[in-house]
Amino acid sequence: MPELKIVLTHADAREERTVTTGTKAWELYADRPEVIAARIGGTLRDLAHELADGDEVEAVPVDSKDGRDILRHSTAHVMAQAVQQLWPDAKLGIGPPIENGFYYDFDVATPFVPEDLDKIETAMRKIIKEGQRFSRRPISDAEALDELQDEPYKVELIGLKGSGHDEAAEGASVEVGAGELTIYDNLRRDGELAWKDLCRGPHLPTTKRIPAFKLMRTAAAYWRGNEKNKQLQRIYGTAWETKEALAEHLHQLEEAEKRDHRKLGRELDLYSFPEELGPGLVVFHPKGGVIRRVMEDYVRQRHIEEGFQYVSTPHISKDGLFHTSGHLPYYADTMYPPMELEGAKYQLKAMSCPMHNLIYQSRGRSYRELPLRLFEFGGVYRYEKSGVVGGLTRVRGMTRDDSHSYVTPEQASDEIKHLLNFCLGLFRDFGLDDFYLELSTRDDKNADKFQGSDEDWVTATAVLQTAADESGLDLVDDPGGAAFYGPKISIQAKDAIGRTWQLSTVQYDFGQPAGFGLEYTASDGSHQQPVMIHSAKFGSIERFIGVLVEHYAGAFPPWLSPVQVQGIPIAERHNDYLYDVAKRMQARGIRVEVDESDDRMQKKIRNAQLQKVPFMVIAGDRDLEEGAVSFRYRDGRQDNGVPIDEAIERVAAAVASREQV
RNA sequence: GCCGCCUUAGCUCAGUCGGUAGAGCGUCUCACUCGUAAUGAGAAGGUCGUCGGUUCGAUUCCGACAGGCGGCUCCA
Repeated sequence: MPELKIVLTHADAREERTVTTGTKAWELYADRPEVIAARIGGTLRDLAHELADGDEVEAVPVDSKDGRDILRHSTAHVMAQAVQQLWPDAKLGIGPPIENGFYYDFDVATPFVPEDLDKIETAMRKIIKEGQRFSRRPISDAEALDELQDEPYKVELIGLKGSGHDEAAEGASVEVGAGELTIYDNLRRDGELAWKDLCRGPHLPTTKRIPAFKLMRTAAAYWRGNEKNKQLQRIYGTAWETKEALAEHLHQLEEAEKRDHRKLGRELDLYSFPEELGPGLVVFHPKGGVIRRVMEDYVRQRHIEEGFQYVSTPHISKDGLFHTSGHLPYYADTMYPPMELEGAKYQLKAMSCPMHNLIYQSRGRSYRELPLRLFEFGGVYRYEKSGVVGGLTRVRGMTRDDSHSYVTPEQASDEIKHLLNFCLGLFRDFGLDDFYLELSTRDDKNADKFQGSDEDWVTATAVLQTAADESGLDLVDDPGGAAFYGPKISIQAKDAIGRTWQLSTVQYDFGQPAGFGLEYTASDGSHQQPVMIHSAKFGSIERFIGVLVEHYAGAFPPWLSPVQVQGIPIAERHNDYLYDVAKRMQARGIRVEVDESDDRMQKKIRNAQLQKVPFMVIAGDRDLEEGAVSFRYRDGRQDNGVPIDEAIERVAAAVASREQV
């Protein structure tokens, strides 16, 4: 019998093996039920894939990243089959795996409602129980077009295949790969065709290999991600390698809900969103005000240390300024409509840069002044679409730590490195570590959204990329995400449910200096145009607070805590003693409150815990005698008989170091 | 802006198959002065998001609008 030599690889081990011709991948892993696919020569394949001489084969277990993607993508197929069973007229969009799950888009006459999910789940369980085999079948483009003529969206994808992939929607690459088209048939045990879908694969061997799944929610989504296209109905689901893993995932979602900054903002009395103000407009209560104040003090001081000059500009301006800056043609949709008075149109500002340009322009500038760095807390207003406003992370009225560096073209790179370093230091000080950097560039397909010449864009993008490279920073590409006036590097951080939000941003702008005719006198006496680097470290203070609240689940490090120390008298006769302690703490700048309510001390401790106050100092008769306090931490640890001076030092040290406790 | 869902006391939530409502927490008052996550008693508090329609009667059914939530598009 003819033989093949193959190599089994796992981690860094390699094992040569000889098998008979015609051996399928699954035969290598017959004793490993967790293996659901194989990586052969670097490509993911079904277990039914036939091995060839010289193949390097690696097992793909279901609990690996690739394994879960395959499991989830196969579950998406099962869901689509169930949907077409229940709604025979439903047309298929795309159905890729995503982080923690999958979705599938459908064109259906009426949107799905939550109860539909139950019906679909029931149908899916039946399909899983049937143990349908996923069977791969290569097909020519012409045959595919014929076979799928009732699936207009699939037909469209086939048509796109030749035209380059970036044309296709996000996720569509799971349908049509770079090479030949394939269809996956779902076959019942008797070989009868249950369902089929255009798909690259690979898939699970059979539907039986789906141990645990749940449909999460429905939503509408534009076909191929374009607002001008029809909205399809999307169903999101999740699938896991075991019931326990699914339960754990659902548990984590519940935990994440408890960290929601909107919920915590209410519980901790930090801020609210009064309906009377309108959507996206927030009021900070005294405790939220403390956090803001500490953040503002911090960032103002840091800007001054980094060479910025603190300035101030109004919230409103005649519209001509925003025409000069280019915002009105390019950004008009996001600006509040003008107020007309005295024959002029006044606009609320959506950004401070045009006003900083006026400060720059207020007199002649010498190259000796550059980099010239201006900074302010800019209260700006953006008319965000109603469907996107929410919480602190997307508001209509916000405060930006708006700063602008005016530099010579030669200084731009160093200034960008300086600013990136500044941003990263700030993230460190605030204890944020789950973030990544993104490079947002112009997208040729929407060239009309961006001003300036190709050369300008190439230069600006290269300066940013090089500055990041030289700082040893990795950038994730974000094509089309640039501002209209230039590319940017931003820092993206996650909220509790995994959505990413842009916080810091560093933007290279060649457009506004031209628009405003900004100049400096160079050493040779000539007049030159500066480059403007926009930057914001928090981004918006509101959004940053939202992310911080979720990051810490409301249990802020002491330096940010609205109340740093809660004084808890055991009985009323201990109040005065604690007020004395509090007075001494206040003299050290510590934010301390004494709970003089007539609650029992257990209740006072409970309340302080629920308010997530980092330190409690408790005093009763014993403490009075010793001139001490009982020092309790947020996590329940406690040291009794701590002398007052030491207690004060402990708090002061924790605040000064910005450490979490 | 688009799609779906949600809206009952300050908060969390019951409830009325159409006959105008309850609980816990919180608030206020009184008593208790207590050693590590909820002391007890009493009181106040809601035109059931708003406006319209159907109905003898609407918090309940229908519609529009507003606000919120999750997506999509967009964005700090």
